[in-house]
Amino acid sequence: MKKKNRISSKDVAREAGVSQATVSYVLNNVEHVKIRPETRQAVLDAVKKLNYCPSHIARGMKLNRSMSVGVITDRSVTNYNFMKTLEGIKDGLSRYNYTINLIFSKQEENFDAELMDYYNANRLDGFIFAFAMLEDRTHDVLRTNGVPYVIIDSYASGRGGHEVVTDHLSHLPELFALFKKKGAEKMAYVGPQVRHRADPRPLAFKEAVELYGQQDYGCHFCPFNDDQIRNMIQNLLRSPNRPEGIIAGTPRFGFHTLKTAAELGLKVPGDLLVASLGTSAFHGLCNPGMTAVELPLYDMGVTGADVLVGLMNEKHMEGIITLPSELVLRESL
Amino acid sequence: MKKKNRISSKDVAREAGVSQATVSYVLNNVEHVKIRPETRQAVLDAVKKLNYCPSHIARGMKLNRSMSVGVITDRSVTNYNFMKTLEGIKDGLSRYNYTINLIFSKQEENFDAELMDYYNANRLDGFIFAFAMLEDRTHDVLRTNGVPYVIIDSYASGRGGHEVVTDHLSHLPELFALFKKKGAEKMAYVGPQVRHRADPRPLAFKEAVELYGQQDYGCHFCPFNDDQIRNMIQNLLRSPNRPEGIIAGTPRFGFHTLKTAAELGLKVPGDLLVASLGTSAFHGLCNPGMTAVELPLYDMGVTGADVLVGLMNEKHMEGIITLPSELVLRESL
DNA sequence: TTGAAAGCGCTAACAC
DNA sequence: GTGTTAGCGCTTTCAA
Repeated sequence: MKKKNRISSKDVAREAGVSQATVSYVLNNVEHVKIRPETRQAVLDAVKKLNYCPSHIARGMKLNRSMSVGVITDRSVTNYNFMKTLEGIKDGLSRYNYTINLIFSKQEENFDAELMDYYNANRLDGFIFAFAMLEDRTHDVLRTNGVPYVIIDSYASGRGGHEVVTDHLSHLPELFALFKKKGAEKMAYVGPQVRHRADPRPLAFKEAVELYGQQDYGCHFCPFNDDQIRNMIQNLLRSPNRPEGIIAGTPRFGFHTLKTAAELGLKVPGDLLVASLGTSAFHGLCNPGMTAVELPLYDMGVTGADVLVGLMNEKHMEGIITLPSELVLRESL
Repeated sequence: MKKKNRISSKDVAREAGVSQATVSYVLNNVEHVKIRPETRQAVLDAVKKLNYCPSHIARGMKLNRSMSVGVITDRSVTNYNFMKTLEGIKDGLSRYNYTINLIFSKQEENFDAELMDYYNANRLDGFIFAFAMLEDRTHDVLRTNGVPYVIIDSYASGRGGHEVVTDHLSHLPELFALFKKKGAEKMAYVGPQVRHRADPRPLAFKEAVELYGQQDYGCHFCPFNDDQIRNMIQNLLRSPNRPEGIIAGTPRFGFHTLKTAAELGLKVPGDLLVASLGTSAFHGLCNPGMTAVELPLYDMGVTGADVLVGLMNEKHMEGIITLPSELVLRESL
């Protein structure tokens, strides 16, 4: 199983009886260089005959661009948000012949340094951060080094830079109206603890609930850990003053609500109504199906790719792009 | 935002007052070249001072290896099996300083040709196929061209080549014993239609069920489509002779079983016992929790990477490596 | 122990 | 219209 010698443009040139430059001109359709049709054809024939396949590597080296970008998240790769977005990014990039040079790195100690090393070592052309919580200093490093990058997340970080986000929180009033219509008076929010920056979900919940004139509500937070989530929700549902409607800040909180309710003998949607913020592959599969405000993850990926490509080509790009979410009704509400 | 000129080994050489060759010797720890300690130190200092970061690209070009491999699946990227495995592949490869040059391509028309083009264009060093159904001719193309590759899947294809698989079907007898112990006499299998090759699941089910002396069982297949799955399972559970225990060929079939049972007023695990083959992020989150034979997906990825690296270094590698699955008990059985 | 120089495969400025 | 040539950043043979 020895290494084959791969065909180079020199081979094609020899075969076609032209120079290497001509091969390059033909294959790249260079604007201001006119090639005689028969020469062009000779090159094309040679390419086909030899089954020539230009080396991206060499090309990238010459042009000082690799046509590949890094994608980064601080979650598990198996996180649904990330995977779905990645799919969009991939499709978006491939339209411009860009490639993903995947990284899924947790935020390590010297993350910024590693980021730049990776960027340099692989001659990346840019970065997409999908559901990664960026520190201020990371922004600084990227900007200082003139690295094109785009952030994809649920909501804007407000730190400048280019971001693709969604308007899912604007569906809260609509969601509340639905809860009310279905008879839930006492509402509660359960969701993850705020992490690095102001999480707009609790505030949005408060505003929405007050808009509907309810005073008797609660916002409950806990770390993103199954046991603690279960615990918190059990306490909530066992309390004498338990809510009739629950909005979960993430799908996982929603699933735990469903599961806990069943264990306590509460019927959903009979005794309790539930809706969740965010997208999951399981919303239609769980029992009962989960009503949710779903994020346009795939589109966010595609759009992120578009923006990054624009940036890499030194075009001016809009700072924050907001894509519409959608309230999807299922059995839980 | 103009392109910075990146530091090259030439810059380091100049800074350290040595030649470019010496920089290379030092950084690569070349065996049979002795460098004076002070020279070495000078180089190292210059590297640190300039924050030099060698170009993988240029190195790959010179060595005719890119230190990167392609990873391929025929599923959606958002497939849990694939992503979890990918995580393992990534970690495995990075131990050898290999990089993933991700592709997730559906089996298109001229898949083989594209595969080789991609291989050549990006100077890949090898391929890993994770949950991709390979045609015979793809095997042929890869072998003819001397491309190192490894297949990761649930069960061996039996087509030769190097494969990393798991023994999950060997847990069926154990699973049946459990069903019997919990009181399920009538068993049934529900799962996806066989696709490109012999799916060992139905046969393994039959053998296992017969081992336990039950004659009255059924194997039910349908396309991997939510509506059809629901339909099939509804019919099964409504039949007068309905099974008391169901083994689902994939997690999705398991979730639909749970959901359908609930809708028909059947209690799990009271009226019906359920277990599924395969891994999912929702097994612990669904209601009730799903007992399942879980695949060592991450480890399969790591092992696949190990095998491929061996192959790329022209070592002899074992043909088929089987990793142990694990029966994880939850509430559904 | 170190350096000079060639060359991996490509592109592009310039020459003809 | 097409060819010559230099050079992207690296490794490695050969010479010193």
